[in-house]
Formats: sequence, C-alpha cells, structure tokens
Amino acid sequence: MPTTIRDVAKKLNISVYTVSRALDGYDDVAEQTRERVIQTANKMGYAPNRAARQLRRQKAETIGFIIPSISKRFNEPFFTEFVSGLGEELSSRNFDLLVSNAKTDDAERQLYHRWVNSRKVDGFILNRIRRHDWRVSFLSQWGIPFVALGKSEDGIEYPYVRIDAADEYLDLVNHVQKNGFSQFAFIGGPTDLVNQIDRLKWFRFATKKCGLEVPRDYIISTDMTSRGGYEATSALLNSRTPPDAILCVNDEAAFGALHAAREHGLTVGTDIAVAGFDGIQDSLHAEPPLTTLDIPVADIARQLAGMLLETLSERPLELTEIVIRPKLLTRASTGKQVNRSVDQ
Amino acid sequence: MPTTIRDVAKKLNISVYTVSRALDGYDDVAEQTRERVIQTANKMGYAPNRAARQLRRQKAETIGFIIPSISKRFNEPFFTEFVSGLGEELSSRNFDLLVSNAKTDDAERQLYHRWVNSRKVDGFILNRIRRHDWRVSFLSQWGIPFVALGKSEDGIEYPYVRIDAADEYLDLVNHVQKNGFSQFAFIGGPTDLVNQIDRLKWFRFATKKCGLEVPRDYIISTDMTSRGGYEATSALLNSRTPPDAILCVNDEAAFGALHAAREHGLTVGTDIAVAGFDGIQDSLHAEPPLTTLDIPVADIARQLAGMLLETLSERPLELTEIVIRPKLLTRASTGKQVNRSVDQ
DNA sequence: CTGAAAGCGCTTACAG
DNA sequence: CTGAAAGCGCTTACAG
Repeated sequence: MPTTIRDVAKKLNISVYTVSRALDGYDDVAEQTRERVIQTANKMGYAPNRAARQLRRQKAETIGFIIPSISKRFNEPFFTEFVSGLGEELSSRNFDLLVSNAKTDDAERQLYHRWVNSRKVDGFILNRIRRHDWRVSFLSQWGIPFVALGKSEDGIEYPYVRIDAADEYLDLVNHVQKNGFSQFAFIGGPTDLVNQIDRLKWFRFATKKCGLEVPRDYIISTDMTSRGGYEATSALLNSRTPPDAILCVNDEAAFGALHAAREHGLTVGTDIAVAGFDGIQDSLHAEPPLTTLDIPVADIARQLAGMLLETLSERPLELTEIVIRPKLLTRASTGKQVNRSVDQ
Repeated sequence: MPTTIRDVAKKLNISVYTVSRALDGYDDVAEQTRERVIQTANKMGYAPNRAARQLRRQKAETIGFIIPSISKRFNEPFFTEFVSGLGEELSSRNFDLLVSNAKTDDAERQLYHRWVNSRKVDGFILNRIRRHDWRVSFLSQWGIPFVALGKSEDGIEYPYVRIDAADEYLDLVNHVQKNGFSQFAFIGGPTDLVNQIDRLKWFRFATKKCGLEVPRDYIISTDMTSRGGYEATSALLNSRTPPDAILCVNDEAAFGALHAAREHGLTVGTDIAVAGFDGIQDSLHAEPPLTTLDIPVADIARQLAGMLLETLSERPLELTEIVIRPKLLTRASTGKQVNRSVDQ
C-alpha cells in the first residue's frame, strides 16, 4: 500500500488541496505549511500516483521514440547514443522516455497509432526522416507534437535539427585527395532518406569542386549496416576498375568497408582510403582508426528533447531550426599524414 | 479529443460496461454484440486511455530497467542487445518498457524509489548483480516483483537467470594452451560483481586443471570498458614478465586488450592470445576476430521478461532458475588453428 | 490562505 | 446478458 496524498493530509490534519499545492510549489500556501508538508511527504515516502495525475492533467509526461523499422539493428551505436541523450534530458526534466522498436513498417504504424490513441505519450521524437515521411503527415494531421532530426519535404512545418556538412565534406575530400587517392566511391543508404540525400549531395559537390570524376556505378545504395558496407565494398573491389577512396554514409557501413578491404589484401590508409560519418565512439577503436565527420549525437538528441518540451510547454518556441556542423576527424584510415590530431 | 469508451457506447446505444467487457474478450457479452463493438471501436480509432485503466486496475503494465550506474557507457553493446530483447518480449505481451540510466549510485537509488513510489512500474529487471546488492534487498523489502541476471548472496529468493561456463572455460583454456600459450592473465571487473566472481572462479579452476601457474599480479580488476582493458593490458605488457594469453571478463575489455597488444607491436594470435566473454556482435568484426564465450544476450533478456510477467500474473512460477551455458567461439585472436569454424 | 467537491476515463461488483 | 453507479488518486475551479 503506497502512501497517497490523503495519508499525508490526514497526518498533518490539513486538506489534500493544501498538500497538493504545497508540493507543486504554488505560492498560495503559507511558507511554514509548505515546509511541513514537504518534510512529512518525504518522510512518508510519498510520490504522486502517476496514473492519477496523468488522468487528471490529461498529460502523459512521457515522450515516445520509436526506432524506425528501416534500421535492422536495434543496437546500432548511433541509436544507443541518441537514446542516451534523450533519456538524460528528459529524466532531468521529470519526463519519461518510452522506447520501442518495430520490425516492419506496419508494426511501426500500429505503434504510433496505439501510443497516440491511448494517450501514452505527449509527443514524439523522430529520426531517419525520409523525403516523404508518413510519420510527419500522420502526426501533424492528428495534432500530436513532434520534433525531428531532419526535415522532410512534405511541406509541413515542425521544429527540427539538421546537419550541414557541405564545407566539412569538401575538407574531407580535399584531405583524402592530398593523401594521394583519386578514384572516389560513395557507399550510401536508402535513396529516400534525407540523410542519404544530403550526404550524397555534399559528396557530389565536393568531388566536383576537387575536379574528380565519379563513375555512375561508384555510387551504391545500401542499408547502412556494416554488412551492407562490406558487400558494397567487396563488389567495388572486384570490379575491373576498383576505386581507391571509399566514403561511406555512416560509420557502420565504413566498418564493413574496412573489413572488406582487409580481406581483399589491401592496407587501409595506404592502398585505399576509407571514411565514415557520425563519429560514433567505436570509430576510434577501428583498425585502422576511422576518419569520420563527427556529429555530437547525444547532444543533438538532448537538444531535440529540449525543443519538444518547449513546444509542449505552450511557451512560444523561438528557434524552430537548429543547424549542426560536424567536425572532421582525420585518422589513419585515410592516409598517413594525420594533421589534426586533437582526438580524445 | 480522442475517442473514449463512452463515445463508442453512445454510438452503439449500449452501456460502457458492455463495450469494456466486449473489448476485453469476456464471454458475458453476446457474440454478435462483441463483433459490433470491436468493429465500431476500430473504426472510431478507440484505444483505452492508459492512465485511466492503470488507475483503476492499480497496475502500470510497465516494466522498469535501470542501467546500473556502475557501467560508464549507456551504449555498451551488451546493454543494447539486452534492452532490445526486453523490449521485444514485453511489447509482444502488451507491456511497456521504461528505461533509464543513472550516473551515480545516489541517482540510481532515487530512480528506483521514484518509480516504486509513483507506481510507474509493476516490476524490475536487474542486471550486473553484486554479491551484496542493495537493489535486491530494497525491492524485496518493498514487495516489488523483480527478476535478475545473476543471483546475489543476500539470502533473498527471487527468479533469476545465471550463466554456468565452468566446462566451457576449461575448453577455452585448453584451446589456448594447445595453441602454444602458457602465461595466462585475467582482466576482470569490479570485485563485488557476481559476473566477475564467477568468471574469475572458472578461470582459476581451468588454469589449475591445465597445470598452469597464475601469478597474483596477473589478475587485474578493471571497470570492464575497452579503456580499462587497454590500460590493464598495457601495464601487463610493460611488466618484466609479460603474459602471452589474456582472458578478459567481457568482450569490451578484450577490445581494449587487442588495441594495447597491437600498439605494443605484438601480432595477436601469434605472439599473444586474447579472448573475451559475451559474444557481442562486434567480436566477429574485431581485428583479428575475437575468440569469446558466446551467451545469447537478447534471448536471456527475453526469458527474464517472461519470468517477470509470469510472476506478476499470479500464476505460480514453476521455474525459478534458468541456467545458460555459453558457446565457445574460437577465432583468430587465440591462434591460427581455428577448428570450430561454425560462425555466423 | 484553506476546505469540500467535482471529475479525468476507465473497470467491475451489484442489481436486474 | 445488460445498465447505473462507485471509485481508483489525483488536481483545481469554487466558496469561504
């Protein structure tokens, strides 16, 4: 039998109203009374029943994050860093984080529906935004607040964080080229992913600017897993004219590329250059350490959570767009001359 | 304005009771009525308000998992596989999973208290059990159901899963010895961790059985991170009489050991053997691939979730202990003669 | 500043 | 088989 607000009130011989107001810090309770209430509540181990409060306030004080079915592995390092950031920010603001993963697109839709209909969450954080994204249309149609990492092209306004790596991608291509590599290939993700579209755009822009020619079949679409990166790289290396620089849409794919290159008897950094994107922790421990464009994943997640809470709070949200620029981390996987060595 | 049970009842001109009973599948509603109720409810997009149901039923239908503060990284692969398994099992049974992580021991205690007092969860899943574990005493004292991976020595009964790797550890030591290594060291975890205690015990038992002498300072306690493994291995290799076989308490520490060995100019598998424990996915992609004792982490998590739900269901739980035996995966990190090559 | 009372949306004994 | 009613534990207009 957990303590209820009634127990606390009875103990102090005051009304439940006073207890409630005192604990929520309203100023219509005498200072002295509040003190006594807080002390007694703590001593009795009282915490408001969540369900009752939610029912009454018509708020769940919970945020949902559903790992898109598009990603095969729940445990992609990217997601764990992301979830970690969300969890930190939310719990520090007394919100809960409900996480789930869907195997299929259908299951994913059902999850959104269920969480929306049963009022389990007050809002959602989205990720892996697609150019046309049913989640965006669905949520905005139902009037459910959400924020996202990436902007869809559905013509719907919402607060978001986006990454701009145009300049840094140019730096990367320059760096790799200076290290003696010239046949650039790009191992990308699903073609409708905003991430993929942006990163490929930067790749094209940078290689063009550097006077590099990129054959059509040097641009490959994968599922962004290390297996995908492995298979794409194997195929490239087995072609008649293999590339000598492989830039990947994310670090996971790049790990697979490293593996394939080694298996092919190539020394990464000398015979071939490989680079990733995201800057997940393991990129530093890869063999050889992976050059990557580092984005502060957990920090982005924290900012997204903050944006969403502000949206919910009814206070006007000033900033509706946050732009993040990555940091180029040059490591051994793209050549010997490592100049910027400021690494953790 | 989401649809309520009242809306559905009004639409059909029946009482809310009938709607409620029909949707929950009780047999005191006419078949024909039930059909109509279900159809209408679906059409109207009705889902029971979670908070109301919880308040009435006095159940949260939610399970809590708090990542122990003892682990520095939220995103240890072990945890993500574990959480993934929990999530799958629970969501398939219509339960939610509430996950959080605590930075400090104090914050961890507070989280447990808060979730217990505010009835946010019906039970907990525990992990990284210590020999004397306040979580075990606390939860059992409050009568909160829980299950755990590992058995504490507090003399408290609870359903748990434990790992028994005595035989397999012997196989591992045999295998490494046969490959020509003889100076065994053990890189372990915090000394009060049940995991650590068991694994060290198996290590001692196996090395003794194989007639190997293990100096006192060859057994090191770390925080089980790759950094910890790296530092411990560096120290060992810089000692006057370095070991040539390093068995680690988990794969993460082993990754650090690989790194340190390479940095020391050693070829892993030839000059030195390294092995891990857990069999996380990345162990296969390490350079060289890591020999490890593979335990089915996600599967264990699924079983734990199942055990807990059974405990909550009031049906008697028959099985109160599940024993898991790991599978030895011999790979290149412990020598060239890889015999059992059945790898995914 | 404080108290008595209504109501959030369900579920379920209690009558019929 | 169905309906009217109570109550889970809160929060908050409404009186005083």
